[in-house]
Amino acid sequence: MSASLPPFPKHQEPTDEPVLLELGSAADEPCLRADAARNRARLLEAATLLVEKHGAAGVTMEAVAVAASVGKGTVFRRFGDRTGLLMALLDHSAKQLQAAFLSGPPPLGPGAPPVERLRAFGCAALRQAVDHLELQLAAQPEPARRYSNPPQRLLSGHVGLLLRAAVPDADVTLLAQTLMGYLDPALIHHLTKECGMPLERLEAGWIDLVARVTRTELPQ
Amino acid sequence: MSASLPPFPKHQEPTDEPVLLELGSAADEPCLRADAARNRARLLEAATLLVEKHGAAGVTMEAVAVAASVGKGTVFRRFGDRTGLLMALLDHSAKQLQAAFLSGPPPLGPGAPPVERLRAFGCAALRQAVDHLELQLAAQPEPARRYSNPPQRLLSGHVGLLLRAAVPDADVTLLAQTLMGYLDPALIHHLTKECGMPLERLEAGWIDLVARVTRTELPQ
DNA sequence: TTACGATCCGGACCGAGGTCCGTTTAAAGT
DNA sequence: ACTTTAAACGGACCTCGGTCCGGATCGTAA
Repeated sequence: MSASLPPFPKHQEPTDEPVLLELGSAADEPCLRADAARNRARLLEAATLLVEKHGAAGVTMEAVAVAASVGKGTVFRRFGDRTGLLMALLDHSAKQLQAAFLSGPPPLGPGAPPVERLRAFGCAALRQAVDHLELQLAAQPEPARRYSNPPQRLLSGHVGLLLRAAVPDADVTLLAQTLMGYLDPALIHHLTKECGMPLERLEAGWIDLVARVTRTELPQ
Repeated sequence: MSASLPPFPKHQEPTDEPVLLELGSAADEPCLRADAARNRARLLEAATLLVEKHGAAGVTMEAVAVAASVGKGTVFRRFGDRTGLLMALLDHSAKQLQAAFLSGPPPLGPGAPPVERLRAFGCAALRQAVDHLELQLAAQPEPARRYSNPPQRLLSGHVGLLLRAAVPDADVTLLAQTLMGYLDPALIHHLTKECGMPLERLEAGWIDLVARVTRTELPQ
């Protein structure tokens, strides 16, 4: 169905979000003990301060511990590892983006046709990435886990759903990962900082990419 | 020119390779002193052995040094850092792929139409990545340099050239990076090892992706 | 209030990557 | 052969991420 190119494929969003909601949005903090919660807050605050003062590279696990007047072990118990701590720092803006495309107003949120949402999503993600580029780079997990972490899966899952609606008979998973690749912080860093491309060009590139990928006429 | 969809855009390859040839293929070894060359060989041999015996994770700089009966400092002076050593281990197959698409027989090498070369390139790269997945993963530099290293630039440069021939009026650089993203070892690892996709599906995905990206009808 | 178990804390400890610098040595010049 | 010098060597040393475990603390049930 909907294999031609007229207006839009109806843009159904009945079962659009359900699968995603449980994927890591909320309810993942298991209610800490009082002292633990206090220390967590102090650690995040200390880390934030360190980022401002010495950049992401200055966020040493021990430095954070000291700055928060806390043992080093505590940092690891709370955040698992360094990338965990860094991702916690990015958590706020990440949740914000999630909320925007899961339940915010169109064109990002439900209500707009899929391709349009896709376009909006990319631009929003692009902007958010540029804003926190340094942290985002530093928070990148080791390659083997880069695609396994919950936030990443949530994003690519969402892109997958939009794609399924737009190009129903394609390998949506693969396409989604390809699109997500365009939003990789490392790539964005390379293009903007090393190649000097302006954000606008990246946005235009995304729009174009979505258009190409989304096209439904059969190849060859 | 060549903005419609007939056969192929003539597939000119006059100025096809020149820019690339100087980009890291050869002449990057500055003629070592005798002892240095000897140690380099011993180190590579030792590293290869360690990989076979304990996997990529077993390739510790000190372990390699010891196994080669060499000081630790020597390893670093020769290879810069760990990823340098690992990339040196991958160098042989990398050069092989380069040679294949730079001067090998079609469809990979010059002589075939661009899109066809593009398809062949992806499949070849895919297979090569799958073969050395573990090393390739371990050899991944820190995010900020992932797109800066010479081999990577050579590959994306080549894809860019093929794309320019296939879709002359697109932002070929961005498209090339997008396609290269599909070949990212981390992604391939995720899809094959964690999602259980067979190589064939990835290849089909690449073919499809090339077809979509390569389409030259104007969007909307 | 007391007692108790689960949770948390802290910092000593470890391994690995990376740096430094005094010493050695290959190879070009005399 | 002898000097010279730039390159290579080696391993002590530093930093930092991550682990471990004995002891302190919180929350709760009696």
